Amino acid sequence: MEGHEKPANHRVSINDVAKLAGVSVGTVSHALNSVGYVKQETREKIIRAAETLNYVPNRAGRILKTRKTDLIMLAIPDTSNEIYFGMIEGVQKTIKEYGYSLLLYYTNGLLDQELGAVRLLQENVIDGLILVHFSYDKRLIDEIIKAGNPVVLLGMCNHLWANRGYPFGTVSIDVYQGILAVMQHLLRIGHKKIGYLAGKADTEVYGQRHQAYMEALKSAGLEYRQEYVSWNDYTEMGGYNSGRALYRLEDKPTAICCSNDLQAIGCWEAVRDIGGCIPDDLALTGLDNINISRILNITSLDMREMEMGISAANQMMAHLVHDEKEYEDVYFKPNLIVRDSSLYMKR
Amino acid sequence: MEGHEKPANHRVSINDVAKLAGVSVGTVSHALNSVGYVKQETREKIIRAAETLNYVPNRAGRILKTRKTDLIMLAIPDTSNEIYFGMIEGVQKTIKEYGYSLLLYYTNGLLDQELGAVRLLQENVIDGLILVHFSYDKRLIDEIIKAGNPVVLLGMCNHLWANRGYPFGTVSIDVYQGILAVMQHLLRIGHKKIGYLAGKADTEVYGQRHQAYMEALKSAGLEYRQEYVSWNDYTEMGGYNSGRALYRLEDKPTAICCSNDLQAIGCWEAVRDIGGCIPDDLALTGLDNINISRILNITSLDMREMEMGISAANQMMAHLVHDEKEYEDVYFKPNLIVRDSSLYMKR
DNA sequence: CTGAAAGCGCTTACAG
DNA sequence: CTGAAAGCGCTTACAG
Repeated sequence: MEGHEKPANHRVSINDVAKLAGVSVGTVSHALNSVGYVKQETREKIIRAAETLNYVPNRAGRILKTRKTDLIMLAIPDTSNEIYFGMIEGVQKTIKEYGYSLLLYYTNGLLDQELGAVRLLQENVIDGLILVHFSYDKRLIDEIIKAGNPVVLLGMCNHLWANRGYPFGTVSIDVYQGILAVMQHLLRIGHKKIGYLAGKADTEVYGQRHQAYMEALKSAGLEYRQEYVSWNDYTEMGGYNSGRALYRLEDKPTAICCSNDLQAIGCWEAVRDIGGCIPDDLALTGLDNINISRILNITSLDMREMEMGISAANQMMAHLVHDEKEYEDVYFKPNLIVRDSSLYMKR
Repeated sequence: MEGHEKPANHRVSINDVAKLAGVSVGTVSHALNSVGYVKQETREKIIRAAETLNYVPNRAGRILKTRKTDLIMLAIPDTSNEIYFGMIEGVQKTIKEYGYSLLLYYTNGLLDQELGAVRLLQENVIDGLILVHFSYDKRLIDEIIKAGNPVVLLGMCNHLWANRGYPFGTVSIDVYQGILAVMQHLLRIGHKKIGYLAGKADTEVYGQRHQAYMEALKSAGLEYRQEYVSWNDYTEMGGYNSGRALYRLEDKPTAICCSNDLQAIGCWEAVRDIGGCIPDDLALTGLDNINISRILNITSLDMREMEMGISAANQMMAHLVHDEKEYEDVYFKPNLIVRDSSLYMKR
């Protein structure tokens, strides 16, 4: 220890500065925050005193008085899904321009933890909450109503809650339209036997995607074949197993539409391991447009996550900074990104 | 609007609860926090009152009094690098067990923003700071010393600062040893012409890796060939360009060691686009062991980021919860993960 | 078992 | 231009 000791435990407060500068605390506050009039000479004396003492204001005092924390929380299900990075970045850079900082929170997609995030809003730990939620539970609405501070929900199925006059905004991406676009692309290049990796049964999100798959088949006049649809846990491993099963069918599909990219990547690996060639033996599409899809040249849907984050943050800022009172429901449409994996159909 | 109005703007405080329950605020505090003795009957009356009023305590009041925020900040350079996810998860789950929440902050690898994170510590917005830093600037040390609250630094070159008695802990990964291990592996399977994608010149982190590459060559008795070493901006695109250049040399290397995975992936794409085969035409190794490397079967170094996060968080908890006063310098050694891309050398 | 009171560190009308 | 004072919402000895 070469004398790099931490300072004594008495934190220096605004009182200490006032005493040293020989003025009142009100004047110190004015000088340091540049509000109201302070004589130049006094100001300098105060700044010198603050520097001498290494004074740093304690935020809790300010928050208690002003009721503003300058903190926005973004609550996301987990850290390992690339789809959230764009959202984080979009929110972060938007709120930063208004002097807010970002507080991240992980819900693991569980209602209890989503409620935990709302609780922090109620406790005034944060000024606003942007919540990427999986749950569509009445309790979530109830607690948000109690909070009083602004909330924006970011989700995939927000049509369920939109336009009901609830006191929160929603930003959603219309994945249903996305799956339709993917399917139309596959149909257009000539595929008639299209398999589907469906993801997790009994979830809003994957149920809706499956609906879109069915509608696309129907409006193309194709029959829905049970054996072409494989549910799994929407992971890479799930996609691997599902993909291998479909690819080994006697009468195998010529294309497989995956309800997310992780499954598509698993499927890609399965086909590679069996020795098949994409797209000659099988066309493949994903959804989410994560980095790996680009590298593996897998057709996918860009979910515009950065724009979603920016939109949510802007709505938040409208309430917090511009005193907006109404909430909006904003919809984005995914962009289809066609790549080698579904460039053509080999005849 | 179907009557889902936000409550009136008067937030209910502990005073309101006390009034409704007909007791003093001190008793309300005791009852709600389960501290000291409160008669069962009184407690119930208070809880009922709190529920009636939808009372939620305001954290700022508590923080001001207790000087504890229960918030740990993890400051990381950016959101788009997978290497940080494991750290986030490790920190998050460790501190959660002690009742702390995670606040994330982005520094963009800039000294100013790293100082910004330290500032929040000084302002008492958080109880402790875990900082993944790029800068090795004296000012950072100075401000940390001023802060008084615990700091743990997470970095690649912390040997520069370790063991000097500074008032912060460090957790590092010995990348130098990692590069040596990769090179020894390549040498062992017979490679003598080993190229190197060096990353960004003039940075501590990449300079050190380059040193390790040179030392490995030297101790194997091989000469350092300038034309086999390519510096770039350590991105996928940088790796693509550097990799293509080396692969197109008349006397091309039989293996390329990359100073991170992004470059390795870019190199993989370059070789693929030229029509080369890995590992038959070229052995390839990366560093960071990100997801894509696993999928592309690229040999890499597991940086044990989750363990690093857990270690940093544990050291933080030792100070905050167990009143530890000393700081430690912890080192991890990367794990070599050999995959197809360098499984053998074709003769 | 409960209440009265002090005080955490700020900001902000209000006087002067 | 500056000071005195109130008050934000809590917790915590200290009495009783």
